Amino acid sequence: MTEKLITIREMCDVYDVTPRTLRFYEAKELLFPVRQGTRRLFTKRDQARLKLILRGKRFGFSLEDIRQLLDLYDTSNQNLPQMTRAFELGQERLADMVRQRDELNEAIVELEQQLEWGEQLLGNMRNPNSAAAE
Amino acid sequence: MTEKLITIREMCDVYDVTPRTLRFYEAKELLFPVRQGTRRLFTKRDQARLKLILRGKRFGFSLEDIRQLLDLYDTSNQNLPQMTRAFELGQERLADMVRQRDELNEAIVELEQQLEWGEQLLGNMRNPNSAAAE
DNA sequence: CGTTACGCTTACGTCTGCGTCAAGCTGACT
DNA sequence: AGTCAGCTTGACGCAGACGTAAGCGTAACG
Repeated sequence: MTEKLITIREMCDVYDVTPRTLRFYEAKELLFPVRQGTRRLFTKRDQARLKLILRGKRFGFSLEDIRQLLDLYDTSNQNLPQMTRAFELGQERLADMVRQRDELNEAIVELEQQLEWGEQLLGNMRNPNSAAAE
Repeated sequence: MTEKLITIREMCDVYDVTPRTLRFYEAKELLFPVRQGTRRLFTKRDQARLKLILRGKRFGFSLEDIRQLLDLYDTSNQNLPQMTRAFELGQERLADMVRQRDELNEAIVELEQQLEWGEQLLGNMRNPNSAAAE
């Protein structure tokens, strides 16, 4: 069962990143492409990891944070204390994410209100013939 | 009605930032402390702005983005084209935040599932006398 | 009145997350 | 064989967001 390996170019096209980015992630040990000669070939595992990396980034996690989290998703990890640590890390992240979501919801409501207010204000400024301040 | 002004140290203690950070924000025109001699004194307005700055940062917005947005919350702004611009910017940010929240919700669900899975796995690893793999 | 504490400015240092050459190697056409 | 695209490894560059150290002013305390 020969696994499906894809080139760096294909990776870039599919996930909309640059080669530099992929090499950088490899250097930081976030990805582990195999080699055919000197050239990189990315496995399914790399692709799954890249998806998680990109998502993590959107949430503002650092690459180093993400690297640690990735171990959690990694089935190949059979070491108990390490697994436990990753599990704890995951729980912390989860808590972070929940907190962030809640805060985000608050901020969204506030911003919506501000925008509504601002819209009215703009309306009055552009056309001052309303039932405005006496 | 003398407004309550607080020193840089008090600001730091209350909002858990360094003096360097506050000076930096002033240099970037995000805060406008008044001076007593050479020393900075922060107004209520500065404090409100700082709260928004810190929150914006937690959502991954740049200081420059935040600076623009702050005008929206700022009553003192009476300039029509500037207000309009700030309003548009606010709408974009709002869309960003909504998207971010939705994605975050997805990720939370996934991470919860992963953690559940991981918890079971850890249980089995620690105590292998279950109805596990034959 | 000395010293300790805090604040100010100026300026260079650092870390992250890549961008951007430079220089060389390969493999595939032609 | 030539050459051209595409890959490789360095190595340096850069913007954002501060950290940190140097050198100075000042205010309060014992």
